[in-house]
Amino acid sequence: MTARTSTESARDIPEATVARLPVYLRALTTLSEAGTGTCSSEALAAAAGVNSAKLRKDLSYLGSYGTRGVGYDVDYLRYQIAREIGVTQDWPVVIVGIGNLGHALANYSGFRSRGFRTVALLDADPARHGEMVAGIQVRPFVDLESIVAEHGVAIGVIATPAVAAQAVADRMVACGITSILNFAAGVLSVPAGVDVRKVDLSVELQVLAYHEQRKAQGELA
Amino acid sequence: MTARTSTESARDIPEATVARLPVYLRALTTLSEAGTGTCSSEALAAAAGVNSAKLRKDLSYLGSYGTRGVGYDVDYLRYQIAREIGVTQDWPVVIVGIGNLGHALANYSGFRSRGFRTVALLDADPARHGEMVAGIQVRPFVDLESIVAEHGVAIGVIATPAVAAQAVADRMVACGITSILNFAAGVLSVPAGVDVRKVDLSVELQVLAYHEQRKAQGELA
DNA sequence: TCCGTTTTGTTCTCCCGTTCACAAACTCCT
DNA sequence: AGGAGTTTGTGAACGGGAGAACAAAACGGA
Repeated sequence: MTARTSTESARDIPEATVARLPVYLRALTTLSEAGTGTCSSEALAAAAGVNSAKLRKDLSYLGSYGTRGVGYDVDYLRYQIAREIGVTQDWPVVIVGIGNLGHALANYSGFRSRGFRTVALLDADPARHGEMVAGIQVRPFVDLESIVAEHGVAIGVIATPAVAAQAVADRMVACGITSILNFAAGVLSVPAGVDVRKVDLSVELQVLAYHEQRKAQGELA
Repeated sequence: MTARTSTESARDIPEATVARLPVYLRALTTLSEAGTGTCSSEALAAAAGVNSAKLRKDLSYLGSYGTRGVGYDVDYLRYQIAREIGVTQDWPVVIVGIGNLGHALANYSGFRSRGFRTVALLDADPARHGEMVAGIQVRPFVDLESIVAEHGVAIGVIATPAVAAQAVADRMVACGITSILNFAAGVLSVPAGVDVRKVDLSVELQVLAYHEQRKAQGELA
């Protein structure tokens, strides 16, 4: 509203909004593929599973990309969100730990289709080296540094057992990786400036169990 | 919805706290295995990666299980949290969609060790039926109803492609499942009273990409 | 017993995120 | 051209969670 230079991306997008932008992006992609040219905040909010007021406020952090009385141009908004998130560019990614989960991640098509390119699969176990997974050869973990340097990797994925996770993270940070997606149990300690996001499968189930237990308790009342 | 009667367990634990209890539980287990008998909120908070004041407030929702001037008895607190979450009991779980991710989930030891027992692996693809995964035979999806009835399953995991997810969820709900962990992309629509938690791998990477992009922009300023 | 030390449980304040509600802005129809 | 109908963008109220700070409680030593 005040000083807002058009080139300046000094917009401070709230973290909660950032986490929803990918959801909107996916909903817009679905709409676009269905041939929808324009959509209202109400329709998009329904497709994304959120409140329409929240959606509009989220989008307002990016700019005014809608038209009052009309709605949003699906493809235009999709591009704007993609640009804001950064998925218009190509992100090389390294996956460390090629067990069951590493296999699944390497084969997950949702990464590549969103601008994430797996440039290497690494594992400390020599028995795995050379194995082909998703068209990529599994290489020794010690190759990390050269791979990061060669491809300019900024994002690393940890899919190792919990005991190895911290050591892997330390090495990643030392090699210059500044964003880590961690699937291993436990807390990772990294220096400031490095982002870590954690996905903990058993935590999710335990939260469900808590609510399930409460439902059961309520029934026998 | 049904009125929440006065017999409710009095404690209305905030959702944010519920999500952290499993983390504390894991930290306590680690401490216990290391032979630690007692720990302060400071120490436990460090192990769990949270602020100590937040930890104490979280625990205070469960009751007063600590001793001032001393700290918490590791095993006692561990049991209390486990009981509160509900992981002292056995939770039968069904996994639907035995692709790469389904394989990984079926083999994930973190489930079983926390009270979750995979009672069935289901897939719609007849080519997969009979295959043994993690010691369990893959069965047809249509067996869902009988399995849920037989084992009293309340929790279902969806690891199918996005297009099938809603149909699977509908069927799960129809069979009596009231908690769903969804790994498929897109929004699930379920009736009130059914809990859904969603894990979206590509969303996590996109959030990292956003921050990564901002770091890069800042550097060239 | 009494005092100093340690650590919990809790209160208070601040901040972030959600939601409501409405004016502004645009389209369409007459 | 003008009014009716839509839909966005945003100001404001509201609720919940995070963290600082402190009083209460327990222990240990003299």
